[in-house]
Amino acid sequence: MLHKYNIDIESTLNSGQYFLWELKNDSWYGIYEETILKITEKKGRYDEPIIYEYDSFPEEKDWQKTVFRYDDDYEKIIDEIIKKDNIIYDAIIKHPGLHIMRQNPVQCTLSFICSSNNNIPRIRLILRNISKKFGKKVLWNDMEFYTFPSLKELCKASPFDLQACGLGYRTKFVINAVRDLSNDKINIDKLKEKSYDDAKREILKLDGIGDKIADCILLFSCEKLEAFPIDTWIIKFLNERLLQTIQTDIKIKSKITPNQYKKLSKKIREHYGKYSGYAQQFLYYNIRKENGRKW
DNA sequence: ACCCAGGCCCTTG
DNA sequence: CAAGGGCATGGG
Repeated sequence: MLHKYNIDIESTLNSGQYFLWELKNDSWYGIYEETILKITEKKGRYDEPIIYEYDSFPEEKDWQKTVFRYDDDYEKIIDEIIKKDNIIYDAIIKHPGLHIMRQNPVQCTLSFICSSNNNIPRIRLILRNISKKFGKKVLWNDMEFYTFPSLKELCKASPFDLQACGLGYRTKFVINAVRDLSNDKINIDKLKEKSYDDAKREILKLDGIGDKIADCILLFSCEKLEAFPIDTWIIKFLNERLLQTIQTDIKIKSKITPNQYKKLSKKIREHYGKYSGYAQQFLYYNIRKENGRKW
């Protein structure tokens, strides 16, 4: 059941980690920077495991191994975190096959800058608008797609045109991030070689990025599987159930200060271990499901 | 019309 | 340190 290739596409693509995916004509299409990814379910016999067909434009052989992190030892990771407590046990049992995805670091960074104080459908909308306005049009399978713009393309974007994508007050965050990423004030591709703490210190220098968004970027695009993003849903859940489980005397309200974030993050990462990020994704997905959230 | 959203920044106490 | 207000925008 928990074999790594037995992936649950629905929960994986649709769990608030990677926003540029959409279902068209029974196939999922995703944008990975300049590449269009395609996933189609192959109908087998009812008792056979679901098989997916992977394609892309331009053609990238076996892209799914990279994007779905098939290089991780999924079974071992699940085995390790599932034993930590009965809350994570339930979360994993309910949604086996949920994977962390590996994203392009620039796309991921800009995506999560758009995520602050925002809802998921609107994050998608903004990113699609940005792609349409600044990316390249691609015709494939008689459909139109837009690539996610490169830093070079985004350097030419005016504040006015970005604002028109629906970014609101985040417009200046994007402008400043594009500037700092392209003149190498932050070399985002080097973050994966640094430790979690060093990489986090670096990414926090970007305007509009605090603890939570930094952890998302590190987890989803910089190989930091120990990163455990603490968002409003996780905080609610910490108060209701998780705080007693991880046995801490830290007291929190509905919002937490940077200092509290740091303490909580450390405590949680000690509890779930070096694959805390996987644990977070299972917990997050479950909390939202239990609350009947649409994506 | 209203409330809210995978937060962050800035100012005060 | 913690607490609180402001923020642009459109989905529900």
